[in-house]
Amino acid sequence: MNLSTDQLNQLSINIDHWVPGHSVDCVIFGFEDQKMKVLILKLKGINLWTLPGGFVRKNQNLDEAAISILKERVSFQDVFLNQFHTFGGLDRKDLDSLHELLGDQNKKLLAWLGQRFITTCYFALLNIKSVVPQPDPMSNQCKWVDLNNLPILYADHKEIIHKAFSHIRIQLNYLPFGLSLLPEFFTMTDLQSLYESLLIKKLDRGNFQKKMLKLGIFERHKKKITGGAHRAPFLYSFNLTAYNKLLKDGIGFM
Amino acid sequence: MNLSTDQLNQLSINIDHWVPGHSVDCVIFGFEDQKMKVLILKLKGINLWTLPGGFVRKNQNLDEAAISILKERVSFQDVFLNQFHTFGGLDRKDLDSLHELLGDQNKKLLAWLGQRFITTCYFALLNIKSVVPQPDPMSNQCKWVDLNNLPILYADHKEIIHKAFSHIRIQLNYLPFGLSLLPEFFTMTDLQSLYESLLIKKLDRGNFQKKMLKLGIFERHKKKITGGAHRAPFLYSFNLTAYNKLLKDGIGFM
DNA sequence: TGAATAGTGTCTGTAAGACAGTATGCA
DNA sequence: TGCATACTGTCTTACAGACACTATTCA
Repeated sequence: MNLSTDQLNQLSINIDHWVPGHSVDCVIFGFEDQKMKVLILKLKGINLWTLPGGFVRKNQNLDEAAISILKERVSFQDVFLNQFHTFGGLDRKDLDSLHELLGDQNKKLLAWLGQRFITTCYFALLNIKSVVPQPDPMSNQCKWVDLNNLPILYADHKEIIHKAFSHIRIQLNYLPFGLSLLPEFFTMTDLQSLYESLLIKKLDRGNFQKKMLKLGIFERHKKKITGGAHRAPFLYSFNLTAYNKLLKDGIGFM
Repeated sequence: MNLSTDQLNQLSINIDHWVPGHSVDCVIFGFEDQKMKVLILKLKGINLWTLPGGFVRKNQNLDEAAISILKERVSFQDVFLNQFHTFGGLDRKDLDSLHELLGDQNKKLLAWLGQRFITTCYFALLNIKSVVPQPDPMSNQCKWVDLNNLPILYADHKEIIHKAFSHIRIQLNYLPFGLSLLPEFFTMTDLQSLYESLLIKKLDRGNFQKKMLKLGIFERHKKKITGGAHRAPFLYSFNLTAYNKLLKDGIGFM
């Protein structure tokens, strides 16, 4: 048993306030070092990672449950959040890990957490630099990992992440991912890297810049002070009004 | 009470095999008379319509539950089926209608059906001509209605239908809706009407035909024998191999 | 023959993609 | 000065959209 007695008691009290059999998981995406990242938690004392997740209070709807999770892990600020899929397979649990985590004493809790769970999943897009992730009571680490280099994850959580990413790719033209994933000021090269990560292909630098600027959704600022031995790029930010207006009908990209 | 005693008894037995608090609803789309249609059921003795839906057996995953519903209502054949959203609001029930439908005698059944339900929704695309819809035990009619002319629907079912339609529109380029919604042989005008219904805008006839044919996913057959006082159009069918290959990366339409 | 719809072609403006040339910051 | 990256422009090809012309079918 890897949780403290206090933590176990707290959980036992809470389960009476939760809807049984239904959970919510969040795939929180960020963008750093030119790569897409996902936020995951490491279960206490077990070499197994999970998605940030939680349960649904009896007086709470699903969106509110997802928002709670975001609040607790990254103190929810400027986060784009969307439901994308509900997983309801019969095999989506790992009783051995639950035993290791909770011990064998608390039968009620074990039974509750070990029941069949249907989980509704959300994806979130946020700027890594603006948050400090916090582990939950069952975990002792909470960190960003490269989407293409995931560790071993609990039950079907890896599948959930991949499904989330494919949803993002299909909805690309309707999502404010530039705004959500990049810092306020960014270079065209930053934006191009982001597009390349999502589209999984290289784009022509010149044509990318031309096309983007023609959209009329950017504001150009002073040049970046670089440390690199090369010309300093301009910094840009989004013109929110123009951006949102364009997104409504979908931005036709690439 | 509008259900027979037999039907009530049958329901009471079944609820022990179902996952409590979770249902599955299907928005089944068809295309007829140049319009998008949705299949709905009329509750017995109440002037209220519902989506085809059902519950999840304890030994069944969500996809299987959706397939069961399709099997029972339209004997599932060549149906394209996709999960699109899970609705979990606190206000998604209508106790008055349940009382009217079930009577006040069977407390256990009333309590079960009146509990908070989270419902996972699927949309289906099928060719209206190839199915004969069947009502379920709680309904006495099952018919296609115009998407833009819906009657009064149970709880949030109207919202569910609109959400389904907006999902289809966003995923347009990745869905085999031409194949699923049209009969095997169709004219370019049929296909154009379908696109216009989904895009909610008129398209130029000449340009549409040019673009479609260039995709190389059609096979042209003999001319249609029309009754109309005009030139007879060609009939087309999809070349499945080419169509599926194109769909994988998304068909860039309009 | 005329009305209605089908099939195909033409023209123009714009966008995409390949790629070249110039600019700038720093070692 | 040379290197690395940024910025901008040119050229070609392809496609979208507007629209016109011809072809059928049947009343």
